[in-house]
Amino acid sequence: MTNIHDIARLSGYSVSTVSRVLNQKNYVSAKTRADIEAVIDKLDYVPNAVARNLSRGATLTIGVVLPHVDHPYFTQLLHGIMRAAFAANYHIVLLPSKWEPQLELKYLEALRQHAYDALIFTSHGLPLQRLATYQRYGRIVLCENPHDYSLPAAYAERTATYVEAFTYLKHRRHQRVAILTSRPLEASATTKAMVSAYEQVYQRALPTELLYTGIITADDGARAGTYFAQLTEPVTAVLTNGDDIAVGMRRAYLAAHQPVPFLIGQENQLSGEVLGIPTIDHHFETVGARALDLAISEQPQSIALPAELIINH
Amino acid sequence: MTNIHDIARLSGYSVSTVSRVLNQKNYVSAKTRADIEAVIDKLDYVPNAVARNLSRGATLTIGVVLPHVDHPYFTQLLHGIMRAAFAANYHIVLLPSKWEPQLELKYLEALRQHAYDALIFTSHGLPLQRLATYQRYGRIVLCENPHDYSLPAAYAERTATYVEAFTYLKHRRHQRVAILTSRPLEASATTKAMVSAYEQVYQRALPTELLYTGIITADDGARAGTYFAQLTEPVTAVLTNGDDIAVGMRRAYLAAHQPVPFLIGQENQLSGEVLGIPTIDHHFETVGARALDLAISEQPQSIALPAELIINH
DNA sequence: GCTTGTTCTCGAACGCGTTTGAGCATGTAC
DNA sequence: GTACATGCTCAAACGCGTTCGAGAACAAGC
Repeated sequence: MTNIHDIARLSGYSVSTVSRVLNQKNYVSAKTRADIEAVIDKLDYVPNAVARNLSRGATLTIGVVLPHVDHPYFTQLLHGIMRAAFAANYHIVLLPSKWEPQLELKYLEALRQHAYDALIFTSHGLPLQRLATYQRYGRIVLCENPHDYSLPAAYAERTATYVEAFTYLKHRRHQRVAILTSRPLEASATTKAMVSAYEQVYQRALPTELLYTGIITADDGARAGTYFAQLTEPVTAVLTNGDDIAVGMRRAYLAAHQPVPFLIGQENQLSGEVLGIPTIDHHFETVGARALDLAISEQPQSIALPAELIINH
Repeated sequence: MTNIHDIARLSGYSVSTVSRVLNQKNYVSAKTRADIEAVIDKLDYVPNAVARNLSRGATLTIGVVLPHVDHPYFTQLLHGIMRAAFAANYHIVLLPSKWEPQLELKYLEALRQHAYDALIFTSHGLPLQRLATYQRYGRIVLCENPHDYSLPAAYAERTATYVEAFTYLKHRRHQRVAILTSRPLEASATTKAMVSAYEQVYQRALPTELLYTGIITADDGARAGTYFAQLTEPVTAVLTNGDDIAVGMRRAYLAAHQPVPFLIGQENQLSGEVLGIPTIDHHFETVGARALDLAISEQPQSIALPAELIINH
């Protein structure tokens, strides 16, 4: 394998000069550059990435831990992360976790061994406390509110937007409003945020039969729709956890020949747009891009980004 | 940052002995090992992964190029690759390509720079010829029949199983049989395999109106179903390109109050299983595992793996 | 002519492990 | 006692770049 020393020897210049040519640094005369580049081309030489990383003391690689890629939350985050990484000339490595602590630990150990410059956790199975202990081995960035732990984080400010959504519904005289979420109240900060926004706006507790959890796909939404459509006291509006889900719910109401309640989606998906369903866009692409910025910077910031209620597409 | 020299100095042994302890090699006395491990624990030392890679001349990392992860073909392959990689103590890096030649080239260049030991292409936008030219920089493994190019490959032998499927349909007296695929005949080896299997079994050309392409999701299947359900001369069987798709088609027929034709799915998905729809399992997990084996071995093999027609789940 | 500054280049150190070849005990066989 | 194997350890070389400090050459300013 040809290396930088070969290039130096054959071109008659020193290794450091070759290195400067390779890295487009200053203080190389035009002739020298041309001579060296000729030899590089002739030998079809490229610098070894591993040696470069070692010498440089950085891999320019960020590991992105994500449970799966079956949900717009993760795919939107990922797109944002990749966009920012590309711009900053960083590589990103996808680390599938399925929320398994063992896998997450493996990635944290890899960080400790300097396999990556930083890790971004889009979600996590391990407790935050555990993640925090690995901070001394490398940068760890979250995509959620870190609350009491001093971890850098970029995340969507959900509650304010949920309040805005419920306020909108209240102004339009919706009194019987249901909520669809993926995970149960006690397990999910997102569900908590939705319910507490409801209570803040309506100044009363959410009736238990109006919180439907376990909703992930459009079919789940249809299932929930079938349930709500047969209630004796119908709901007039539903805050769903996804445009696709809202569409599924709408389908179930239409199939049951019931008037479709006023639906609000989330994630600003195409399905909702074509049907004109209002949505909450958490701008997860931006969140992802900010998370990457944090991963490659020094500041221990926590960035809360505003979400957006979109009534008319 | 503490390194192996620190451990050597503080323990009073040489760097090479510390290295042997770290790598569980022979010829280290019990006392020496204990002494050194004590120092390692005390300083919370882990060897630097990058330095290790450089020294070893290998990264133990395989890059997996995949267009997206929205289809069971890719997710099943990926699971197989990851399982085999885990067993062989290799790391895998996901390289999203969206079939973009520019991205694929970037990954090939990274291979050239020894960022990975090998690349597995689950699919590709660049012509095979182009991929083949990068073989001299590192191992490149395909997941499809490489035909005239001498690239290592692991792939499902589709045609034989398609012949089996059509033979089964013919024995059951199905004469008007439709085919659903994702990509048009001229662009896809898979579509070609399905159509040629049909012609081989039925000894005649497939009527053009019975090949429906552009099908990817269950909704696409429903759309195709709506189309076929209103044909004056109804089809009695359909070979679809996915169980989910078959289910979507079934839904459309039921909605149109037409008798559902005999459906065969592919990929052995849960949706087909619960409805008892026959399927073709290409065993892509196994294909993925074999692809990884090829990536870490020396043999320039091409492995065709048998697919399986499953009538009764 | 002398000083100062800029451009260009080099050698050597450095980043951090693994592996090789050699040396030295100790043990066993004949 | 000699010969040879085995166990253990070390120094040095190696993998391949980047960067620092120093020095040479030359130009500009006074």
